[in-house]
Amino acid sequence: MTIDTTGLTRRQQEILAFIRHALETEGRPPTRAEVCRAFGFKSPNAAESHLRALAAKGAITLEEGRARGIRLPGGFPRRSSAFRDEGLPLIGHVAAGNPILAIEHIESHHPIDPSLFSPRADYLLRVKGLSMRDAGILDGDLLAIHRSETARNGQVVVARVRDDVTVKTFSARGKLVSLLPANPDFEPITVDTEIEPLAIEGLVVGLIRNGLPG
Amino acid sequence: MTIDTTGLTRRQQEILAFIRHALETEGRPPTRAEVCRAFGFKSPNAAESHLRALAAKGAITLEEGRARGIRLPGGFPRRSSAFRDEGLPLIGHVAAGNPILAIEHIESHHPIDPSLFSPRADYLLRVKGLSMRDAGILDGDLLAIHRSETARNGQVVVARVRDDVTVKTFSARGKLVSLLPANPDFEPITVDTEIEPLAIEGLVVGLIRNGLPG
DNA sequence: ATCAAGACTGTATAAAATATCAGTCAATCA
DNA sequence: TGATTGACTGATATTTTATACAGTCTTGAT
Repeated sequence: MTIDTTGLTRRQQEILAFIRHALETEGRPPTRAEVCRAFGFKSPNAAESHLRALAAKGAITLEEGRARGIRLPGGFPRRSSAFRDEGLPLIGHVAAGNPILAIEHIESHHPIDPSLFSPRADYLLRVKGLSMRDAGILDGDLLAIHRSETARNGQVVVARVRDDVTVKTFSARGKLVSLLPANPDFEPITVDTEIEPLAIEGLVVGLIRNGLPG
Repeated sequence: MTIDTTGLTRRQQEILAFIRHALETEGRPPTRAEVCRAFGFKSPNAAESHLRALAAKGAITLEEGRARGIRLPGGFPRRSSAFRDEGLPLIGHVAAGNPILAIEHIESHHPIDPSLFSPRADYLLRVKGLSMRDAGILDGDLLAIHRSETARNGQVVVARVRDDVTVKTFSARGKLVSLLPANPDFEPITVDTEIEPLAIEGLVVGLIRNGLPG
């Protein structure tokens, strides 16, 4: 059982992956015929209808009447010689109870040198929400995370509590742990570790933001 | 025999630049017709012969009989040669009047893929001060900058004004340009471009922070 | 002065690619 | 149980694209 973050069917995900692959290896989107060859379809309409479905779901954009008129809305994958096959995994949605680095959570890889951060980053997490706004952590930012099961007061941590994964400032007083937001609009989460489990997944060791407003 | 990239004519360089531009902005190579439209050619053969010339000189590869069958041998367009394979230069203190990318300003190189950002980053600047705090830009952050001499309202820019280089939100009303901080403790800088010069050095296209507090 | 290369116009056409119509088959959903 | 959706086959019309052929005009080198 795989996690469906996109609303795409399995086949549609395969087609989308093929489009990405074509962009990366050929430097241009595939034609309908090329999709057919790759999947063994005997009719170009098979490819056509898959593309229409993907476009209807917003996964791609189709330009009418143009050869290879397929676009990936979120920008297209680029080849990058020096950093290829290295870099950090970007973790997408994390299902309750699952280990954070499970393969099905890996959304993509980003060409970032793990040793750019100190201590070394192990993976990236995409920030949702503004609960750490005043710490300069905004919605959509990528956080570089160093795996660690322990934290000291004042460190910004990735914590798993009540079947939720959250990023907050860590603050422990005895058995009582508080996860503090950096935004007055949000409430701290307080956990009595004698009663409820609290797991530290890692420490925030850096931040990457791309595409500032404008 | 080696490829002589400098052996391209002015026109051929323009065509090549257009191909790169198309790849970056459209995600695919142009057709002959698109080249014609871009340059105002009235015959598709004008584009065809330019492409042949570029292919003969090794600047591109042509795939026979395929729509948009233009490839750049070095893969996807990358930055110009100066900093290739060395990551992005981090610009330190910028002396008044000196071009920002002068070699003496380069503090170090960071192993970051320029295409991580969109548009591509050309260099990094270290943030001093908190004047953009509410935009999530904190003291010590590295900003990824895309070189540009123009900006639109609302974009965060690197601007040179009154012998100072500063990062602010750009806002123009006619000849009057305001550089707005994102922090109520700081005052906007307003410049009448008829009287005082104002130069845009680049656009902020990303941010890197390492070593969060803790 | 002639020659070659570069930068085009203009016309034509085959091949590539898009787009549409008409179906089949299986699984899921109301 | 009928309707809808997804995943296709098969055929074909139409548009886009590549590419060939025949020229003009200019510039710089021999």
